[in-house]
Amino acid sequence: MARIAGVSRATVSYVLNDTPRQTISGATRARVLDAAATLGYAPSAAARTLRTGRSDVVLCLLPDWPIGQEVGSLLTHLSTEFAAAGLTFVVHPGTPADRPGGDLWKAITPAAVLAFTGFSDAGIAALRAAGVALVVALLGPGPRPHRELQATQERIGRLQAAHLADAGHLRIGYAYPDDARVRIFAEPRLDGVRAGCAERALPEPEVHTVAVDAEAAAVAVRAWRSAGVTAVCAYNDEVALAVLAGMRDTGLDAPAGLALVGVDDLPAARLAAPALTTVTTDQRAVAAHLAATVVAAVRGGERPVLDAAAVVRLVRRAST
Amino acid sequence: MARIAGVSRATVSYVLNDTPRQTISGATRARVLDAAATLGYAPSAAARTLRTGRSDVVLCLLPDWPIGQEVGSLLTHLSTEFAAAGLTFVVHPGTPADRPGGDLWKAITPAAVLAFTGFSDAGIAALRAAGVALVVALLGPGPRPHRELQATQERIGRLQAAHLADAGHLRIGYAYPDDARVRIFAEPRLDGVRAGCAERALPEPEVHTVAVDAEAAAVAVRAWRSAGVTAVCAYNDEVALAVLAGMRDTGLDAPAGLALVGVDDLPAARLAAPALTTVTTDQRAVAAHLAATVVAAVRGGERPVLDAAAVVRLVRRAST
DNA sequence: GGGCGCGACTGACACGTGTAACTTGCTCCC
DNA sequence: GGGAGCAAGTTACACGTGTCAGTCGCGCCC
Repeated sequence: MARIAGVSRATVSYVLNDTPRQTISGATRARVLDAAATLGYAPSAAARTLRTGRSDVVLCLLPDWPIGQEVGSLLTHLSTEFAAAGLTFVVHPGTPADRPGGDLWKAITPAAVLAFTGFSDAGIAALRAAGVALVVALLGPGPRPHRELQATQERIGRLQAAHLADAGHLRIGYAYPDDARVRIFAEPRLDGVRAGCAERALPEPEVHTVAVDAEAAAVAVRAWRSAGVTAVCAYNDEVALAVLAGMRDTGLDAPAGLALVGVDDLPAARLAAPALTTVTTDQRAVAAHLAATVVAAVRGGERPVLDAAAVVRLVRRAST
Repeated sequence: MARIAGVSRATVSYVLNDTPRQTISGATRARVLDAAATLGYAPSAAARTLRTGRSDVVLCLLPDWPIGQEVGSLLTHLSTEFAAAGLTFVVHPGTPADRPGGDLWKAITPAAVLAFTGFSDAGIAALRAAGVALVVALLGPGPRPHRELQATQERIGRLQAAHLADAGHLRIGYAYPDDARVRIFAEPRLDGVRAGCAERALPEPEVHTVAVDAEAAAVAVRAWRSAGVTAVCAYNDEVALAVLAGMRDTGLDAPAGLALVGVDDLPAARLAAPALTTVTTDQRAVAAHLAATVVAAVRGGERPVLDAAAVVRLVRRAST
């Protein structure tokens, strides 16, 4: 490559990296770029990583709970955003048990790690020490600066509660998910509902755990009804569909029997009878924010602030 | 590391890699392993990749269509399987447009690449040349050896058709998806339905494209009814739910109006009214097969054969 | 007793890159 | 005329690993 461009290897490196404080004549630069193009040359990431001690890979650790299409969409957008910034976005699914010594991070030496949860402060420090520029745990308890999505999830709950309060409901229920693995999502959402109720001087929401199952949901429905609840916020659309099925089994109809609002805007939400009111998140905007945060940390720069209210939106349908 | 174990660097390498044809005394081996453990030493993947020209990363390229939880589950299982084999499984979502020069492969130098589709034979050859041991395009036209999931998808369609034929239906419809991006899944499934019909000497299935939308589905439902169709295979559960919504709008009920069978066994399928009969795939078994295929190619060995019939299963519910 | 094989280990090189330090013309100013 | 300064490159080293070729004792056999 350096040979056929007729320059030294160092010059090639300077040209390809636009190294500052290095002066390269236009002619030489063109020759190098030409040669690279005709040879289809791409620098070896391995060598570069070895030399600099840091790769341009952004690693996203997926938790072990079932990922739906919202997360899928978020990942796709993240990939696009990072590609635009010259970073390689890569996802590692699977349980923590699969990576015994935590050697994955040492092995990949990523520039940044995004995880939904699961980092102790010690774990974060260890990653830092291993050369990772930024570690972001999106959710979970702990100091705010690194929990980028916590406020967004709370906002979702607030929006659900506010919508039902606006419709005149005075006693609100919450359908909490059965699966313990999604608690990190459920807790902030429920906190948001609580905050929304408090804001309107409504009593605390009546929380029941609802498995994705018609009979289990029917039990909760009867409990809500006898407690005077007239509207329910569901953890997500799946749980909402279960509540809907439970109401059907109980001979009730939405919104007359119970008003119902979900989260995620699944395709199935639109097709339900009645069509499900739901809260949707602008995954593209969230992805752009996360990417900007990472890029700022890796390249240096101001970290952006996410306007949680701007990325969540209510989709009104027949169930409320 | 080598210093504190009191041996040469080469010896460390031999111990840690269990290099064949190298004899290491038990005492030395123990000293090295001890030192590695107390130091928390993990070899640098970058250096290793640079030296060997091949990393232990298995890269999975996701297409740009929305990934549901079946794919999510497949990825999780793949991750576990590969971890057990000492390989690192990593997923790259996003459109091909995001990786302009195809430099991702050159940059990562993965041991193997799994993709759902999108490789021309020339592209595969290029990857081979770049040092990738195995390239698997899971679906799509082309020579069989590398289309590992094609037969499984066909089997799904066969199973749908066989189930409806067994129930006595003589005229079968097919609800084809609206989204052009999922055609690689839809085509083999439809081929399977065709084969299943032919096997039972039934006429060709009556194919209609159905958007995930109640009104669009209602049009298709009326068309099927007037053509004498009594049962419909849907591309997946989402399309099936749309058909169900279309039937509701038309005043029909399943299975009396039309029997209906979907694919994927979404949580929503169980909650629909009536509950949806569907075909589900054992993603764990598929993942194990794919992992075994890759491991065989990377380490050398016999490539396993997937019994397509064993991994798909019918879930009978009220809609048929 | 000398050569040979063998177990156990070490020395040295190569992989492809980033970058600090150095060289070489050339211009410009006192 | 000569040194300072700068543009335009080059040389050389380091990153951490895998592995080939050697080295060094030591027992064994003819």
